[in-house]
Amino acid sequence: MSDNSTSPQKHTDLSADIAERIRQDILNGSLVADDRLPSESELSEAHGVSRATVREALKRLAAQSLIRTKRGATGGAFVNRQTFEDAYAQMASTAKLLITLNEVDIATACQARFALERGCARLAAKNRQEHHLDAMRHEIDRQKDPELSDEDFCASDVAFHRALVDATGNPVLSWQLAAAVEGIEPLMNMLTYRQRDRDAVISLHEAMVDALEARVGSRLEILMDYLRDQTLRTALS
Amino acid sequence: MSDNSTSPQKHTDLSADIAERIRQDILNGSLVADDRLPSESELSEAHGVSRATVREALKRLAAQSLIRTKRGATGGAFVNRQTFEDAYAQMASTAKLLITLNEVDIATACQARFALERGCARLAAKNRQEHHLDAMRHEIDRQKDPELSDEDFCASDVAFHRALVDATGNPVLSWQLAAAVEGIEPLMNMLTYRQRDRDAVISLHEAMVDALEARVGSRLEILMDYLRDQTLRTALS
DNA sequence: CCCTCATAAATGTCAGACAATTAATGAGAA
DNA sequence: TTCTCATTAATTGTCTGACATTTATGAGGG
Repeated sequence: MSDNSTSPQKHTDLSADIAERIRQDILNGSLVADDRLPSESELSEAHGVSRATVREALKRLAAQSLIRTKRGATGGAFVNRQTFEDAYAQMASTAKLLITLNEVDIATACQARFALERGCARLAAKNRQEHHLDAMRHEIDRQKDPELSDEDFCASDVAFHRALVDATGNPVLSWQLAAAVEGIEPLMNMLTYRQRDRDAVISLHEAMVDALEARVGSRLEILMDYLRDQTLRTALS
Repeated sequence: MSDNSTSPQKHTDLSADIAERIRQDILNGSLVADDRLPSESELSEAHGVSRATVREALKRLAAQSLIRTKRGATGGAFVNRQTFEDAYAQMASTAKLLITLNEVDIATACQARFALERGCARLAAKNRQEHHLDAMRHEIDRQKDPELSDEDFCASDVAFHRALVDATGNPVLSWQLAAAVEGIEPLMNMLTYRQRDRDAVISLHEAMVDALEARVGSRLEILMDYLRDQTLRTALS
């Protein structure tokens, strides 16, 4: 598995090559979480490149948070356990970057966000627990503060919806959706809510919590549609 | 040169530091797509570090496909235009990694996939075009081939659902969902479909295309629920 | 037993060199 | 003039060797 010349093309970017090899070892299970990679010197010898090149490869992996490094006697590069939190952060960052760099318009972003969230409605209604309701009601209370800045209002909105998604009890859903919502946040932050808009959002939020408490997923879906339309109206005004 | 030690903490990891600085320049708009960064030598002088360190920083950014490099006289590092394809690939990779490394069970993954997809149903019904239907019918034809391996059947299934999501006409939805579906593919690949299971899936697919053609989103949602249950039965058998 | 210090192993950083690639330049021939 | 082609300069890619820094471990003395 080591020196098979699987390189189809000529030598372009050795460090990328080596990073990819190690990456595959992690993906296919040869290296599992918290395993220690060989030292940089050993890797350089094993792959027949200089230590500088190995280091560049390792930095690539570190940038994807596939590995972490520790200095000192028992140091080295270790395979990271990919946590849901990590994946969430990484996805949110990608989403944010993509949306800011490509000038996605707010209507498209909104539509995507609410469409995804809508898919969670029934599952959330089925699996929600008390503490999810508590978290959402807490955010609603914050939103009622008229002194709240638009930005903080938006942040509270994100927290509200994150709690809703968490209520599905499905971690994959949680991180996928939470990342999407957070990625869209910069766009939402550009909105200016009039008090009337806020009141509309808040009363919808309250109705949503009630629907969730009563475990009526279909009603939750309808409320989400209202909320989407309300948000779009605010965005386009 | 400008090594005024105004840094609050000890710099552990200069290359990460510099990568972050450049990253911010890209995020806040000081550097826009296709801008050329200063040469490695200039960067090393500007930040008061060696060229090796600068290179490690650049590799980190390259690993996130924030920059690309070109050799030669007019070469250098250039800010990447973040395309939807890039983001999609990155997300799919993250999703795949997360799911394989954390041993997400197939039921959870399935549930997440269908929940997300369900959210697209109505939008897809509204915005679908003829070529989406064509693509989906083409995949259905493939799925009817009894010689098809389980793996190819699964790949065709992914293509079918990707076409469905594309039918929403919303690029953000497309890449979010396509990445999720592809991330879950390794798990789905472990399923073995009996012919009876395939027949059930195929007839559901046909009904879904019909519902999409007729633009009846609510029916599409119901069919998706059936498909989810069918898939879960296959998975647990 | 505890404290201190030397040692070793590993990553982090640096400086300088050379190789490879590529666009621009300029000289020479038609 | 215009085309061709070798030269040149700029830039990334790689290698080598060295030193700095961090950290666990163990030996020695109190």
